[in-house]
Amino acid sequence: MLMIPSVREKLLNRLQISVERLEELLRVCFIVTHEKNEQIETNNRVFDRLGYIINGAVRTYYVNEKGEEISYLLQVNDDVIGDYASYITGEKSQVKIETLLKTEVLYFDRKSMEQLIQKDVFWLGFAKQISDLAFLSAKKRLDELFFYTPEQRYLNLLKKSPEILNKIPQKHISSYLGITPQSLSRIRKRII
Amino acid sequence: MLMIPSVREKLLNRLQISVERLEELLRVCFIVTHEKNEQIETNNRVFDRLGYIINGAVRTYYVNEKGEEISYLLQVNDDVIGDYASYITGEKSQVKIETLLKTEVLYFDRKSMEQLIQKDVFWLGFAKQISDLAFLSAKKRLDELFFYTPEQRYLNLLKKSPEILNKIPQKHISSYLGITPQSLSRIRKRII
DNA sequence: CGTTCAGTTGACTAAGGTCAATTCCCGTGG
DNA sequence: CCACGGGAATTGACCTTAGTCAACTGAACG
Repeated sequence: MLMIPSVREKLLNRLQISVERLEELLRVCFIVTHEKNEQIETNNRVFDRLGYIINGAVRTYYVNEKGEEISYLLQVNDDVIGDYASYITGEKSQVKIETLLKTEVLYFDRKSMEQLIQKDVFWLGFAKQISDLAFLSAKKRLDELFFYTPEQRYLNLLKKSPEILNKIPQKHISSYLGITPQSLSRIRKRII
Repeated sequence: MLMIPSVREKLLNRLQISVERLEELLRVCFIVTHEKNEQIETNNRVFDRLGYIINGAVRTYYVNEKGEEISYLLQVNDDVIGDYASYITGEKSQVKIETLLKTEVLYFDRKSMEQLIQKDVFWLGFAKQISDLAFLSAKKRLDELFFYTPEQRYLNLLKKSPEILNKIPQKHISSYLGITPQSLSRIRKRII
């Protein structure tokens, strides 16, 4: 698979597998380059693939009954995209995913993963690791919401992922923080 | 292992494994009966076991820098207890767990699970399933916090787990909802 | 009976929501 | 190059809800 070496490095580091195993995995992966503002997943269908953002930015969002869009996740380089709940349960996903920039994504399908597992039980351990990572990132987001106020959440984001604030329109950030654009604007004014 | 048949039924249903596999698992499990208001896990140590509540009620909580207790989870019959993040990462847990009633818990240690996996790869798939369940329950709690106001969260709890409201003091429930006892008292007054 | 602690209530504050108006930014077309 | 249009962001006025601090009530228990 055509891929610049630094991406392989990052994947090795993120997935904690050997070079040989990574090559084996990449053989069943595929890269898609999405344009800016492209809808890459629509709701009401089963999400049977997971993606790794090589570079770019996307948002994962819901549309509520009033037609308002609620950004559940904002993802940038090295983040994983998809709906892991739908991936494992086979139930339809309610989220949509769209790019906020031109974005390159490395995908793999659940079917491919299952075939790998058939061939070598190593990949079952790998699948468990993926699941553990999904759990840890859900817990991280949960803790953020449970323990911090919107203002503190904004400050945490500012500290941890300043690149998100540059790349992504404020209206999506406010939604991700669980507040209105007006409130975010006032928070920003307040903390100067 | 001594256990009333209905508990076996529940476990079969919850874990989705065969009777034989369940027996194999139970051989490495152990049951502990905790008294009411017993500290069953203390913080600052690695949680290397998971428990299944046969009957009773416990709370999983943090103590913040002001010495205030914050109930992260309230668990009753059929719920799983422990700190799955600590269990998989081997990092020290910050949570404490205490019983709110006399509580019977079925435990298994990580070491036992690893031994099972050594013997038969079936248990690796089982471990992945446990991980998936942990993810799904974290996501459920996350969604609850993200999409609903405290008042709506209280109404959801009232609807979904009325038994929790009977068993557990209000101060723990308010904390679990992310609000003060006073606010919960006012919410209750408001929704009559 | 008191003591104690959970729960409620009151008065006030602070933070976020809502609705509307205004300003800013940026791209497009004259 | 400038003027305009449209969406994003900000601001203002006002409302609602949760937090805080303090007082009070009530039930459990010795």
